[in-house]
Amino acid sequence: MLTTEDIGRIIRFHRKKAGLTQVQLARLAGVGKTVVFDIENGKESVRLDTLMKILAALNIRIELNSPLMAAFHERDDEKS
Amino acid sequence: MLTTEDIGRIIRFHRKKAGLTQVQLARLAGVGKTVVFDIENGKESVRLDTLMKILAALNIRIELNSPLMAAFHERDDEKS
DNA sequence: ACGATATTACCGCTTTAGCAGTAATTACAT
DNA sequence: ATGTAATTACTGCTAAAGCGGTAATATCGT
Repeated sequence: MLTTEDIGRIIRFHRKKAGLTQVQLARLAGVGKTVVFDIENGKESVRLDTLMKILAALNIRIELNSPLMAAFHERDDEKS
Repeated sequence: MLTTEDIGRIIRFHRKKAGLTQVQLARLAGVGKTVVFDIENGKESVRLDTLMKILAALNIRIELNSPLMAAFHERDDEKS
């Protein structure tokens, strides 16, 4: 299971690889510096849109997975 | 890119497959019924922990992916 | 069509996330 | 060791997330 601490570590890793400080990343993502710090430290009660802005700024994509996801995507195919 | 609307659709699909109503899922996940409705309808400003409780209740796992994730996991290996 | 169940909408209320500003602490160069 | 930049910590404030309760729609089986 992916925890918020894992998410924080992943974001910090990507930020450093990108050569950004927390403040720079915050500006880039359009969020406050406080929440960048919070997320990197595994805060659970952050807002989803805030997290997604940061992930997008670092080119990290979210994926959901389960045994039912195949069936879900087949359902998408019907629409096309 | 995975949007919050996608997340909502995925959750609704899993909930129905599990034979649960929104209220039942809410109780199961330990959250309010309102937020289950909100998330299924793509609300962006939900809290991450709330979303994760619902995902856990439905056995859906979150994954983050990027070109740098391989390098990140190699870093984990050093610890073991 | 009817009744039962589920979903959606709206309501106050309480809690708190996010913010900028600032200060303190830590890390990292030279 | 000293100075510079980065991280962490704290604060007061505003906006809003989440909550249960209730009511209005919508959905579905029979």
